[in-house]
Amino acid sequence: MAPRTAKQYEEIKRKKSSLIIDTALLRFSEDGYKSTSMQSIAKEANVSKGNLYNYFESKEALLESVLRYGLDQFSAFYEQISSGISSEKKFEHAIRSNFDMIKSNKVFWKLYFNLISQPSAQLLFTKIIGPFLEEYMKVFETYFRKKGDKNPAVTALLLGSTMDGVSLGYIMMGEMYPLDDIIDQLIEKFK
Amino acid sequence: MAPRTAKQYEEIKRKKSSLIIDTALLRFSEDGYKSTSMQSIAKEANVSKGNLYNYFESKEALLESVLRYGLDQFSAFYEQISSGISSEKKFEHAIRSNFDMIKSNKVFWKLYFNLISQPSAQLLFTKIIGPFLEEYMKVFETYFRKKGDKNPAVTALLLGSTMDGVSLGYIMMGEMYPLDDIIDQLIEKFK
Amino acid sequence: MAPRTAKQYEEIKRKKSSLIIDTALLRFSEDGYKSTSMQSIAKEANVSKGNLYNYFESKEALLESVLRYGLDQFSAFYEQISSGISSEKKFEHAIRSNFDMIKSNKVFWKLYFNLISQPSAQLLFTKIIGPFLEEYMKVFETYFRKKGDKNPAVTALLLGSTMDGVSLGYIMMGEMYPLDDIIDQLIEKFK
Amino acid sequence: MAPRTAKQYEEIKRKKSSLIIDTALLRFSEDGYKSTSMQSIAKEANVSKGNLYNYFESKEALLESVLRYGLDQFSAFYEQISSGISSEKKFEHAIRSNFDMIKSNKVFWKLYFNLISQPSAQLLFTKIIGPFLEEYMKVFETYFRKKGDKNPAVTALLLGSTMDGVSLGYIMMGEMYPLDDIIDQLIEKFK
DNA sequence: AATGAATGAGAATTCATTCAT
DNA sequence: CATGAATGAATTCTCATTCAT
Repeated sequence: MAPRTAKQYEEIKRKKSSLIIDTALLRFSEDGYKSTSMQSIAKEANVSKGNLYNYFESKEALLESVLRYGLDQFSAFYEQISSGISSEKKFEHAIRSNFDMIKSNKVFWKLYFNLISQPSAQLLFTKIIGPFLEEYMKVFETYFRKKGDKNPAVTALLLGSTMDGVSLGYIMMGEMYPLDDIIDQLIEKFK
Repeated sequence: MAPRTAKQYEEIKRKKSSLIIDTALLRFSEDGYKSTSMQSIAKEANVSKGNLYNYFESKEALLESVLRYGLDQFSAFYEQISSGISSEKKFEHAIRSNFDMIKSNKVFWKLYFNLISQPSAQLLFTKIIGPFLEEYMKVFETYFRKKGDKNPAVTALLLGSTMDGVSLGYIMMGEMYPLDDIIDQLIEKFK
Repeated sequence: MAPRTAKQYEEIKRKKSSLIIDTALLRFSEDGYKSTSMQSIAKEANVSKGNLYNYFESKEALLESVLRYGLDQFSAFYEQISSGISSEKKFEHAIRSNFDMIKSNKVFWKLYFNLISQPSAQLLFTKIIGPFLEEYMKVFETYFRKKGDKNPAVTALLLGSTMDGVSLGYIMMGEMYPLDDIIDQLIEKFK
Repeated sequence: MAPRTAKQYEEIKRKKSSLIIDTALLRFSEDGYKSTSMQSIAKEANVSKGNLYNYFESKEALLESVLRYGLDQFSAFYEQISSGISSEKKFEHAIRSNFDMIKSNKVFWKLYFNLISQPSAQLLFTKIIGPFLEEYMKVFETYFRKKGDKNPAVTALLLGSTMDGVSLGYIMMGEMYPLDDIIDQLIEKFK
């Protein structure tokens, strides 16, 4: 019989790869990277342990893929504001969009906070997500400078930290955290 | 030689216990809870592996002790403000004291952020530290209410989250993080 | 297009089979039989893993083919002397030819020494190469007997062992081994 | 209860360590290094897999210990002749001693030939045994030079190779190999 | 004949914990 | 209370081989 076409194989790879990444994201996020075994991911994704390694050559490589995948979201969001924030309205929108993004992908951001202080993953982390955050902060710095802030870099960093803290609270406490009210006040304080 | 008195034994035990806790805190904090082996703690604390288990019946119990020990600090700090914050000056002082505490015990707070999203440790975590934080926030809520804030609970939560975010940034970035400037602005925004 | 004739197919199969054997010989020789994966052979021979198994039904069968293929060389060489060695000149020529053969196919002889003490492959080994060696030694035995040697079987065996040892040295040490000088002395001692 | 004394522990370590090395030597020798699993060594030595790693931190480290242990023998033998070979009688004795050593520890020398062409172990090999062999050859070189040999280095190398080949034959063929007769002839040819 | 995804049985190694002394 | 050897389950990863197409 004829072998599958290259396209068919690609399709298989793409789909299963996605499935594995989704599953891994979920498990890493819920159980923590270190505590998640490749076995458990395989099982949950209905893939044999061996086959997992046909897709990702190590646990670390799988994590990297998971992070890159999550980053794409972030990236899409960043596009919207990378051209600069030119008004209070735009600022407000940027902040709200940011949290929308977090709301719509809590799993990924839980992983983010899970990893942020894990030395084992820190390298990966700074390699993939770090650079993005920096650029992101620059946009806000510019906004604050235009507004006449005397120390826009610090303000941007404070804003960033605040958003980190709020996100962390929301991720950890779940629906008990009054995210929308918090966002309103946050905007009020920084706009 | 005269046999040691019961008190002396007590003393020895207390000291060794302390030493183990200190060592564990350091290792958990630097390497992560999951990645730290009992072996490595024993070695660094100059205690035999078997003896470790005379002091703490399991790795988890050791972690619990480490957290309780760290909490004592927090507790001491909380005493200062538990009676209420009655002026802007007091508020500023409270905030600064809080960060002083963090500065003076970065190791513990690194562990705090390391654990906060580790499900394996989350139960422990909420059991020991959670209740404290809640009371802590209440004090700020009262302060904001007195100041006429329309939504003091939310403001207190935002403040708490901001402090979390700032602490996280400081812990992660180390001396690159302009903590003092950040604190100044934070106080300005919330006082 | 006209369908290929049976002969053409035959030809293709033969060529690919040859290619696989060459590749396997190289890999087995360089990396060791146990340490060489079927995967790596497939990749280097530009053959799919599955297809490999259309040509050779197992790794062991592939090794067997590799050995048989190498033996053909040996066999051709043996032809030259199988009719007997009738003079010192012929003896010298036989020895030199033997080492020429080894020089011209170091890869195979490296594999030979790699396998000679691997139990996993020993059966195969003795099955395929053993019988040849025996006959080979007989020719020398006859030569030594004719020369009046009192213990020609032992001398032949000593010669064989010496040639093994020299080959081993040459294979292992590469160009640092003064093979030609060694051969001269060897001939001197045995002729 | 009082803990075991340091001496007791040392004794345990020494004995078990020896047992493991002996077992590993046997298994490596019979089955080949690559094909021997740590599991199988543990089982045969009546040691748990985990405990194996209390004694040797990796399979490679275990191999290294096995080799060093075997080298001690070689070393003891080398002592005898390191001061130089001053007569044909001494030469003969040196050769015979060498083969006595091999006879009395066939298992080790089987491993030697097993490893000699395994790339995975080659580094280890050259690190531990290589330097010894070189010195060993020097002694013979000196002997041949004194005897007026025009190319003593080559002769020594040929002798070494011959001894390698003879040893290999003996190790591989076992009692079918007429070792004693071979040695007699070997001495005759080189003395 | 050809493809490469899938399987599953190990392999080496780690580690919390227990045990004998 | 102290010691460190011993255990065994779990973990990551490899690889010959099979399968569906």
